[in-house]
Amino acid sequence: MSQSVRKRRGSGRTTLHDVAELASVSAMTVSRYFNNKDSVGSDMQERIRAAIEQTGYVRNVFAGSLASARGRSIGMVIPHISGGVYAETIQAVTDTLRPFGYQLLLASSNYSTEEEEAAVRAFIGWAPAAIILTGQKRSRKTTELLANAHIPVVETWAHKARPQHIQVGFSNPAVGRDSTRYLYERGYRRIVFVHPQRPDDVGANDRASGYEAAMRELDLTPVTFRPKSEVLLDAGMEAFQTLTSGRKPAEAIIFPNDNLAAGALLHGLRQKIEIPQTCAVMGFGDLSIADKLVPSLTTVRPPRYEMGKIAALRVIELLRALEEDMPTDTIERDTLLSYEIVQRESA
Amino acid sequence: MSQSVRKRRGSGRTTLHDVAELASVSAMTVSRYFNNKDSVGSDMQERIRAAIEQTGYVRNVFAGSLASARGRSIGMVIPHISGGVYAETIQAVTDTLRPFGYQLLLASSNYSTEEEEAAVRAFIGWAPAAIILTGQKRSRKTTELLANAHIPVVETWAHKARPQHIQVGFSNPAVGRDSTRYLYERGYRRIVFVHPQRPDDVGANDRASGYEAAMRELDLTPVTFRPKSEVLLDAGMEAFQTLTSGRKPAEAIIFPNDNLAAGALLHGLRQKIEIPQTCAVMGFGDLSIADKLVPSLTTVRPPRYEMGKIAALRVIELLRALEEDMPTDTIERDTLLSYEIVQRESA
DNA sequence: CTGTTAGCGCTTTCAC
DNA sequence: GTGAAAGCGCTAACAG
Repeated sequence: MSQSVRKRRGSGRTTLHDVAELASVSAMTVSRYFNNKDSVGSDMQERIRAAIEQTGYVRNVFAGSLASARGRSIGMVIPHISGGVYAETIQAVTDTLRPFGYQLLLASSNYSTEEEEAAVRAFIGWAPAAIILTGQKRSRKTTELLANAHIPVVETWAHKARPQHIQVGFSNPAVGRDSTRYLYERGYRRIVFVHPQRPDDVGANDRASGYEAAMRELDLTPVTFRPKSEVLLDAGMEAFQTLTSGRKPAEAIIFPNDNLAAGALLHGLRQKIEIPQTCAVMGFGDLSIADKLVPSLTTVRPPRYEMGKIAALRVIELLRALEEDMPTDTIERDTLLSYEIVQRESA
Repeated sequence: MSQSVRKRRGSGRTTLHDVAELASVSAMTVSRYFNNKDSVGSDMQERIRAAIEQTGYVRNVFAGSLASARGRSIGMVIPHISGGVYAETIQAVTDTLRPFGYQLLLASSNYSTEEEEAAVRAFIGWAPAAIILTGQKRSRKTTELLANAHIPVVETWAHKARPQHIQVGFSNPAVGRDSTRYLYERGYRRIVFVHPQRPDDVGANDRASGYEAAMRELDLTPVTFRPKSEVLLDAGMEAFQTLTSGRKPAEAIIFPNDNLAAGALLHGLRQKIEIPQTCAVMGFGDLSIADKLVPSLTTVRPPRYEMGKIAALRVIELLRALEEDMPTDTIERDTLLSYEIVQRESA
């Protein structure tokens, strides 16, 4: 047998052909076995299974994806890894995706459109089957990259009036409006909205808009405050301290998230400022600590897990439809989920 | 020109050849440009750059990885996404890896050896350049998979006496021992250690061992408690409530992590149990909320960011050495990092 | 239900 | 410094 002069190292790993040889079938049959076990005869199934077991074979994702021009991953960009806000959504996405064999590619944008762009660019090279984005501001280049990729894009967390892609989210302006009305109904009038430190936190900005609209509807003057501190808890403390002192102290404060609100509560506790008597506090997110704080935190619970789950389901539906050349217009493109005001002690 | 009868769809995306054609160079030159800009002439560099810009070309990772048998990803398995404990380590890894162009593949094991095995198995198919694990218990199959993959493995968070791989971590038994001694020195005698709900939380178990050893050295009887609740904060409350009541209440409690300790503190606050007068509380982790709680939480700060950073650096060093056929025995295989007892009000 | 052949898009190897 | 050819490991397309 003449051997080619050119030699390449190869990875040394077990390949499909090794398995096929061991099972005395063709490579194609083994490939079919992986994609749909029942498309091969039962005797072969058993032989293949044994050969895989014996060799410890693991499919090479690269070769498969290259050949089929279909990635086995889903890219997801979130604003931030820590903070715990997105953890449940990520968990939901991985839970939902797992049975379908997709690997999650995760990147955080740090609330920056530039970093989001970099993440999307990196993803594209991985030919993800789809991309899930959390509703941040988007750079033009990112939009372009997404469009050129010709893959399903699902946006979650924010619900936009004019979505560019499939979206699964809740209305941030409505949260802002309802929080404001909730406080109004409980008798508070001097209601202040605290901005997040991240100016690009679109969700919080939208909640601010809702707050402002509601205040005007109620014939009240919207007042907002933007803390200087970059640290979440410190920012909450700073806001609470500033807004409860002075000549016309706030009667109630809406914080952009539970972390800031927790800072306020802990500050109140330490300074012996009575909440909600002196000043009511309302958060957003319903983090696990919210009902444990003293006083417990009145907040808004977004559908964190549900958003991830439905976003992932949309992705699966879309991919299946595209794969089978089915029409995609029966797939829901715009899912508005509800949130819940969780009434506790702080407001 | 005769066209092949067999046709495959192709992904439709811009390829290296498209760029090469536009720049009037060979594909190989463009490939070289990506791997090392200065290995091609400066005039070509400019033409290639322009062609890439114009086409919006993004390299196909699959084709490249398949051809070179070298993945462009690093797999990382952590016990849990939420909780905030590992977020900083993940951040450190991504920060450190980014300039080298590696994509992070992240999976959580949910503190389960089976899920860890599934994650590692999934990773292998992606031919990661290396794998970073957090020190959990490992199944035999996982060890086998890792060995067969022939790639660098770095373990972090836990520091083991007989490490199987390169490790970067701190000593959990030492943390348990030092926490115990710290409390002893401050006059506490009836010191109880609370177990985490996850029996597979190896780190916490090791801290428990350290605690037990220290107690015996001090001629005290080790007492441990295992809460029934699965919810972190609730488990802390449960432990605190149980251990401070009864005939011989605990004088000090060491919690396996700050979440449980926070639950205890908040319970004390609500029930008006004075901490540390009635019972001292010590945590582990130094989460951002630790110094904001009332009373502020005495805890232990592990080198969260540092571990991720050094683990990633080890990976980079190893990969570089392997790539250039350098000896790898100059690379530090065992890095023991220090932690810090953060003294605050609760103990 | 199973096998054969070609080729996905890139990089390795060799040649100039 | 640059190019041509071969092939990484798998799957689409076609044939039986």
